[in-house]
Amino acid sequence: MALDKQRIVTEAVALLDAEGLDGVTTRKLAARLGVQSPTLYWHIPNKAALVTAIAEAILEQQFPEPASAAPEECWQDWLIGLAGRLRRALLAHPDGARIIAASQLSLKMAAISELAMSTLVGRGIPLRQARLIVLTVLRFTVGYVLEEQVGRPDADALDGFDMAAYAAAYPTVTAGVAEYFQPGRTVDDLFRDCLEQIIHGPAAQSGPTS
Amino acid sequence: MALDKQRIVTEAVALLDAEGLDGVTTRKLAARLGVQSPTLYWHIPNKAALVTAIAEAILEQQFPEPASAAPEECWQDWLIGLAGRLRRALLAHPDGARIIAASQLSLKMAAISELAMSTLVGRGIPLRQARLIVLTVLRFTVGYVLEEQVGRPDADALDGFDMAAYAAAYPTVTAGVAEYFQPGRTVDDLFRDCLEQIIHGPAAQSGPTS
DNA sequence: CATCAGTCTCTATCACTGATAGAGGACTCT
DNA sequence: AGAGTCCTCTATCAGTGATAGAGACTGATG
Repeated sequence: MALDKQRIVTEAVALLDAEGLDGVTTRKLAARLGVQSPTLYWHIPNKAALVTAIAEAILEQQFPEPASAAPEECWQDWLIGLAGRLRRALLAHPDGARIIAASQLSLKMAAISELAMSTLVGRGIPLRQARLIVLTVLRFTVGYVLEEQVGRPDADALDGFDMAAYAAAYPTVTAGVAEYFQPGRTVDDLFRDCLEQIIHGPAAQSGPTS
Repeated sequence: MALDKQRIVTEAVALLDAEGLDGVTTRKLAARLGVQSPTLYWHIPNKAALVTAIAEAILEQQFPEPASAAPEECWQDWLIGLAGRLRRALLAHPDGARIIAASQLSLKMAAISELAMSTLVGRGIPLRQARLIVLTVLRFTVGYVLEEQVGRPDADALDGFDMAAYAAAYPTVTAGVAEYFQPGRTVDDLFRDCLEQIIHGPAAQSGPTS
C-alpha cells in the first residue's frame, strides 16, 4: 500500500485517539505505518503541517459538505445546532480543541464561518451583526471545549489541594456549580445554555427565571 | 542572591517575553538565573507546574487585588471592563492565552470568576444566570485571544496560498472583514463589540443597526 | 537492452528537550 | 566536632523534530 499524505493523516488521527496529542510523534506514527520516521518528511514539510492536516480531518468528519441550512428553523436554532456540531467534532478526539487552536489557517474553519455568515445574511441579518455573532459563537465554542478537554491534574498534583478551603474562598462559584448540576443536567446542557446566552441574549432564559 | 520559586517565575516571564512559550526551556531559564538546569527541579516539580506558575504571575499583574466593583457602573459595563482587563493580561505576553489554557487549576482564574459572579449576584442577577454569563464571557475571552495570538504562518508556508481564490471561496467572510475595518476600527473595538453581543444581547447594537 | 531521471525509503546523525540519580558543598544547630 | 538539612552540581537518560545523503525501485527514452 502506497504511503501518501491521506494515509498518514488517517493514521495520525488513529494515533491521536489512542494516545492524545502528545503521543503523536513522528516515530510512533511512522511505526504504525510500517516505515521509518524520516520518510514522513517526504510527504509532509514539518509537524505543524501535520497537525493542521489533522485539524482539517477532524472538522471534515463532522462537516463533510457545505450542508446548507434546513429552511425550517429560525437562524438562532440553526446556529446553535452548528456550534453544537463544531463542539462535537472537537470532543470526538482527545485534545481536539487544542489541535484546532494550534492549527494555523484552517480552510475548513473558514468554510464553516462562511456557511454561518452567509446563512445569517440570507435571513436578513446585517453583515456587520452576522460577523459579530458568528465570530463570537465560534471563538466561544473553541474556548469552551478547550477548557472542557484540559487534562485534569493527576492525584499527585492535587496532594496539597484543600477542597474545603477552595469552596470557602470561592463560595459563589461553588454555589453556582452546585446549583446548576442538580437534576439531570449535563455539560451539554451547560454548553447550550451558554450559547443561548450569546444568541438570544441574557434576557431570554431557558430555565426557570427569577 | 538566593534562588527561590519567586525568582524563577519572574525570570521565566522575562524569558517568555523574549522568546515566546516555545523558548521557555529549563536550560535557557537556568542559564539566565546563573545556574544549571537540574537545580530548577529542586524548586519546581516539573515544567507543567512552571507554566501554571507563569499563568498565575501573568494574571497577577493585571489583577493584583480582589478589586471590588466600582459602584457607579451598571454590571454590564463593569463586566465588559473586567473581560477587557483579562484580555489585556493575556495580550501583555507572547502566547499568553496558550499559557492560561495550558495551565491546570488556576487559582487566580477562579478568583476572577468568583469576583465576577459575586458582583453580578450582588446586583440582583439570579445565581444561575450569573454563572452562565460569567462562564460564557471568560471562555469566550480566552478563545478570542488565543486566536488573536496564533503564530501567523511564515512566508514559506504561504507559498502556494492563493489570496484571490480565498476571497472568492469565502465571499461573505471577506466582505465582513472588509466592512468592519473601514474607518478607524481596531481589533479592540471588535473584541468589545463581540462582548456586547454576549452581554447586551444581539438586539442592542453599538454601530448603525439596520 | 542500457541508461537516465524521478520518486520514494532508508541509515546515520544532529541539536535539543524534560527529567532523574547521586555526589558533594555549605550552612546551621547541637 | 559531628550530624543533618538545604541546595547545587556533574553525568546521563530516553525521546523529540529534523536534515544529509546513500540507495532502491520505477518507468520512459535512447
